[in-house]
Amino acid sequence: MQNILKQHYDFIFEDKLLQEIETVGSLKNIPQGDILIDIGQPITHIPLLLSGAIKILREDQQGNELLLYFIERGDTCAMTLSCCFGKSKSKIRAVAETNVQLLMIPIEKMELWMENYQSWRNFILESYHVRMMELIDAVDTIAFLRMDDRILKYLQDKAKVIGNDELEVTHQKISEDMHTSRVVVSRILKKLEKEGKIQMHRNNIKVIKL
DNA sequence: ACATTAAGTGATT
DNA sequence: AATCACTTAATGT
Repeated sequence: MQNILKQHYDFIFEDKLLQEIETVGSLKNIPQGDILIDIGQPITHIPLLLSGAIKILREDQQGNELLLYFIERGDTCAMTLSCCFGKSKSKIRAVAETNVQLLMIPIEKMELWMENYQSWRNFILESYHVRMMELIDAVDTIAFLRMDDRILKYLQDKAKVIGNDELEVTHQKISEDMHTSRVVVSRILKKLEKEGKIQMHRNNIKVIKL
C-alpha cells in the first residue's frame, strides 16, 4: 500500500504528510458497479483514488440518471470536498466504473491538514479547479452538442478511463447514462459504425477514433 | 426447443 | 429526439 500511495502521490505530498495519510487512511477495494456515495448521504471520509475510475451522476425527481463526468486515479472527489466545508450532504451519486482502490481519509483531518501542509492545500485547491473545469465541460457537452456527438464523446471518455477501447456495455446502459432512450442510442451507434468510428458487437463496442 | 435479453427498424409526434 | 410497436438476432436453460 505504501507503494501504491507513493506511486500516485509521491510528487504531490511531502513525506510527513504521506506518512500521516498512511497511518490515518483506510484502504478500500470497491468492485465494479458499486455505489460509493449516493445522493443525500452525509460525507464522513474523503476518498483518494488510487486505481480504477469512478463515474459521477446526477439524478432527477423521477430517478433518471445523467452522467456528469468520470474521475480517474490520482484524483479526489470535489463533491466530497465541497461537502466537507459546507457540512452538507452529497448532491451526486458516485458509482465504481471499474474495480476501484480507494484510500479513505476521515474528514476531521481535512482542516488540520489544510493548516499544516502546504502540499495538501495545493492539492485541494487544484482538485477544485480541475473539477470545476470538468463540470463546465460537462455542461457544454449536454447543452451544445447533439446526441451523436455526446455519445461519441461518452464512448471515448469511457474508453480512456478504463484504458481499453473495447467497452462492455449495452445500448440500454448508454441510454441511461445519457438520459435518452435506447432506440436513439441504437440509431446513433449504427451511424457511428457506418462512419467507421466504432465497431459494434453484442454487449461490446470497440472505439476506433480515440 | 423455448424463454429472455439485446439490438434493429418504420411510423408517428 | 422521443415513443410505440414490432422484428430479428444472440444467448441462456
